[in-house]
Amino acid sequence: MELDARKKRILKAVVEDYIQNVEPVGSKSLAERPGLDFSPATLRNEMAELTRQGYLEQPHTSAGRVPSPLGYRLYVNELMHRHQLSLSEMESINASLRLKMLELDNLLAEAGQFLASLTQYTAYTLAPRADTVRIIRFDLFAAGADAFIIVLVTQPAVVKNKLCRPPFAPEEDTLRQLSLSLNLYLVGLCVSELGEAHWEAVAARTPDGRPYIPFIVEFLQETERSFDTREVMLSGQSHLLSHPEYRDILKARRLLEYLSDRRELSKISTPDPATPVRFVIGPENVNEALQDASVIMATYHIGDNLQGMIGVVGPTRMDYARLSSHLSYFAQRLGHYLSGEEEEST
Amino acid sequence: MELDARKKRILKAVVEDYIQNVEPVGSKSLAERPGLDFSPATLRNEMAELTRQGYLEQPHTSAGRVPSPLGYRLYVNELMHRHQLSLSEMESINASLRLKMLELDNLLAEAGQFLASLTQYTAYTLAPRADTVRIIRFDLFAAGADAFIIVLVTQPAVVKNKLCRPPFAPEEDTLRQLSLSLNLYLVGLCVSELGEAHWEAVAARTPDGRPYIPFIVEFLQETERSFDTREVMLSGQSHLLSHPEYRDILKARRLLEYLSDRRELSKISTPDPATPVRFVIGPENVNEALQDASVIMATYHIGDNLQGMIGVVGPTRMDYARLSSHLSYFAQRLGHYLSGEEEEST
DNA sequence: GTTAGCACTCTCAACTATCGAGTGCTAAAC
DNA sequence: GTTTAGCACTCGATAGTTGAGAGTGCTAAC
Repeated sequence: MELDARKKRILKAVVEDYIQNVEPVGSKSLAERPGLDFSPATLRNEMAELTRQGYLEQPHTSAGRVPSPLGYRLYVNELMHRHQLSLSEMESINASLRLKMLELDNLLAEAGQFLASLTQYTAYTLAPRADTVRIIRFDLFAAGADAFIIVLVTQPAVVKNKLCRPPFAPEEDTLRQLSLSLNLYLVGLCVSELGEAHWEAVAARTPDGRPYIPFIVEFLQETERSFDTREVMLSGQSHLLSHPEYRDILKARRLLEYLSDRRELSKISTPDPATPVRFVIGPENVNEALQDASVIMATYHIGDNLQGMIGVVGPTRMDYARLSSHLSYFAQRLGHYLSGEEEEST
Repeated sequence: MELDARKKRILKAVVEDYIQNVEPVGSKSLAERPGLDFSPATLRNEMAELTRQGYLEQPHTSAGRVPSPLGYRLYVNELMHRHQLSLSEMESINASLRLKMLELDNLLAEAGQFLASLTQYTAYTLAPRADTVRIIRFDLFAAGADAFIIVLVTQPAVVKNKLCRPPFAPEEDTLRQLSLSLNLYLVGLCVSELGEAHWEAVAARTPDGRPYIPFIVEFLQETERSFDTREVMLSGQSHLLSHPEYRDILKARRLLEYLSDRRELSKISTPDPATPVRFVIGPENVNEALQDASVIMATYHIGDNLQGMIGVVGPTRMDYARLSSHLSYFAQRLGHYLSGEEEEST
């Protein structure tokens, strides 16, 4: 059942009024909005209709109306028009990214913090998934008498490392040889593709290196695991408490607890090249802790086939229009910088 | 003015009762505590005295007593006896550390999370200060056609890296030569000791490498800066909300906001080898946001002269006895693992 | 020195009354 | 036929009242 143009205008006004004032909006105050030249009575009739159709809700009989999740959904799909970022906003986003180290972990952590302070919402960032991460280079060397360090460079620019303490004394020479073999046989492969055959090949070329291999295998496994969980960064938790809907401590705590489990966040964020900005509104979330929260997320691209995500979390009543613009621009710029593309004028 | 033994016993009982029940403790309920065989009236007299001396406070005339900051201070200094960690607690601390990568950043982040879940308080970790960090090894190599990567290993086991995009095409050969020179001249030095002379020596030995040097200098500067701020990790923010004293959202938010500024945390945490566990109680904190919060922190040691910190933050009413044991054991084990010492029986 | 008794204080929770914003419906106006 | 004014009604929020209970300090007895 399609809504006529006037109903849509009214719904839009209700959503935007509620987003701003956080109080159920009544017919009278709505009538005072510029651009809505109807009497309160007319608005009452229309709002009653919208309530019957499920786009609005009434906290109780004699209160104003509040958008329902369905109402928000219609709003983000059809009604809202993109907020235009100001030049200074764009400039500050660019500046926040430009000066950072280009290492992925750090950049994502700092990008998350910046995103949180930009939007004044709780924000998170998700590194690209591991199964598309390619090995670019290995480096092994001794560190002290009884340890050696593995450094692994992957595409995109991620460097992982580990200090290993084998039960034997590492030999500089062997490590150098082993590095060569690893680079020879493994560069260009995805971590997930590696199998027994690869290790056999490495060991065949560098027999002395055999005892080191278990450490390297374990390191790669850790690396892969870490992409599932550790690479989620959460920032701006305190912003959550600034929303009146989280005056109820218990609700706030439950949500914060949920968010602090990085696995959960990574579960709900699957990059999708087709929809650059995705909205998940209230009960559309499967998880209980998110029932009355909304998540807005955007996919960023590194190169052609690597995708990560950034997002913000807040109450169902979020400033969808502003946030979606912020997120999509931020994601786009983040992708550019991570891909190492040259700066262009925007 | 010294307190007599009985007053001390009563103060100790009040503190411990209040820590447990979070409600002003009255003479009657105190008299029911085993080990305190006085009538309520006697206790009333003593408590009135303690109040006059500033160790207890009264929220209002007809309520029980609450320890004052001074009372807590006396408690942690003299009265509390260390909580004895159970074997299973020690074992779980060891297990949480044993399986992790030995890279400092990751380990500290995960240690913080574990500490938060162990203590059920908001926890933070601080990496050792940069001015005592020594260069162990440099590694430079090309990444793609227009970029190169710097990897820096320091003592203790920290590996930093950066992807640089110079305005010229990096040459494998030059990078290899430059690596050699850097290792030759800079290994063993502290980052803060480096000066113009060192770079001149490097450039003299590797003239082709000269254009790369500004990138390396900048990288080292970033590294040093990052030790001041980025290396503070905060975890378990949601635990803060579980304390009844933060039912007031505004208070909770202010504290969380304060804590999310990593510079602030690093400012209040100066390692001190002399006092393994330090307590900062309520108004002893200079910062306003911490006026009614307490911080317990412990110093961990890497090798002989490197110190970092771990800590927990909560309301003035904290379980000081339990937390101080947890923190001191945790700090001790963390130091061991980071120093790469062999496991010993404890 | 310790304890029982007692009048007093002050918070908290429950209850009540009142207020007002907002509604839906009906009938008049456009 | 659509829009608007009028009106009785609903129901949450707010403020004021009251009683119960916990805890106190003081005094007098043990």
